[in-house]
Amino acid sequence: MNAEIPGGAAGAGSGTGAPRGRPRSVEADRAILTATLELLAERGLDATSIEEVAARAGVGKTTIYRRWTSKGLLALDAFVISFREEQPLPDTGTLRGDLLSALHAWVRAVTQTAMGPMLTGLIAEAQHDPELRGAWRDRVLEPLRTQHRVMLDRAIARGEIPASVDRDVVLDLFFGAAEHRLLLGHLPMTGEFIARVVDVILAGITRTQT
Amino acid sequence: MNAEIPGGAAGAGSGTGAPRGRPRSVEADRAILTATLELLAERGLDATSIEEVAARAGVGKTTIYRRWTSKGLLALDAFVISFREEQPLPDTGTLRGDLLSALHAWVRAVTQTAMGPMLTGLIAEAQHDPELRGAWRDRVLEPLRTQHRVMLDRAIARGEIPASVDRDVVLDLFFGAAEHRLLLGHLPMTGEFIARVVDVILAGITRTQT
DNA sequence: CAAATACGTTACGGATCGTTTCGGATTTCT
DNA sequence: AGAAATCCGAAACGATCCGTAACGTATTTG
Repeated sequence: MNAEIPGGAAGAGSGTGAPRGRPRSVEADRAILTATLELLAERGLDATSIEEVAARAGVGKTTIYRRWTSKGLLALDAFVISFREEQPLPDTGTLRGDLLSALHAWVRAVTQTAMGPMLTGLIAEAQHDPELRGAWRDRVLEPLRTQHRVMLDRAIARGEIPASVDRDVVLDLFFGAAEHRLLLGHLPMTGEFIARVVDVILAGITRTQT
Repeated sequence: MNAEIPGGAAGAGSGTGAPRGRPRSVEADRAILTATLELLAERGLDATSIEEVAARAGVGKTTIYRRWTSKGLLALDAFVISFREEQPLPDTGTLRGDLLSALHAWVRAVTQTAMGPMLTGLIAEAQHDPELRGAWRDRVLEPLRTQHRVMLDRAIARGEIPASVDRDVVLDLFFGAAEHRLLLGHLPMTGEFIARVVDVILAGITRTQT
């Protein structure tokens, strides 16, 4: 979540156990995130206004602004909830198997669910909202990269690829190619595309690397 | 340009030589594009309004709307003029040299000039403007890809890489990795990054490919 | 009960959108 | 010369959404 620190008292830091006045409505949180998710799926981030979210959630605008400072951060919260669980860490025993499985899962998520438009909408919004850009890195990109680094490290431990591999570059190639096609839509993300991306990268790093 | 077809008569198709009424002011075109370029460099696409462009160019809003249907298409015209000439087709004699040179030119353009924010702003805008998305593909992406395909074809002709290489996938890896870092800013685009991207891709396709 | 905080409603001023209307300028066609 | 077509800049329009503020009410702690 992205809850603001309330006015005077707050959360865990203070010695006093409970904050002072009326607590935030948990149900409002839920209603807002549900409405956001619905509207994002229906019309996309750009075409969704805070006013609409408030109306559909049955809450006042104030209640939203009290919790989130921007539309993008609200959408990010709604997105992360759905996205996290769709990107498991594969463990097939070979790097090729892991990479294929991971890329398949990503492509499936962005092409067969509402995740695709949500993802592109958030990346677009992040281009003119530095705070969202940072939050995207912290809450989506880095967790995913960390997960995939594990796959590479296991491959190094198995001796499949040399330890000298620049894992960051590999991750950029891996996600970059797919994201590129998603954002610009010049070519479809077929199974063949997935296989060839993995093939080229694998062939590129299983040889001796500087 | 993106000029609309005027009301009744028009351009080259008609047998009649000249269109009927007062011709479009060439100076207005120039002033609008110059003002757009300035504002894009100063504040970015998102923070620039058509009204501002009109004010700075010293023309009426009508005059802009008569020529361009959206802010994005106007910005694209301004962008393309500057971008095209910064991306020459290298010919160093080796694929490695060509790829390094091309990626260096791209990175230089987006990190050392106003092209970077313009590019990210346009890609962002294209996420919720299908017409701009198509125009971006036609006027920026495909010309660049075509240019780079030449480099790959020359390498095939020289026998550096097999003819079976999936050139589209190579291009997606090549641009995707760089665009990924540009859009999310998680890591800098150093010379080392450039070199390693080219190394991995080259090593990945100089081997025998399916 | 008092203090503090959250709630939903309503209203506000401001920005920008894309369109329309206006009087005037410029060009071609008859 | 005059009519018709098109463009020009200026101004105004209704609409949407922004983010904030006021209000009276609800809920919780002390």
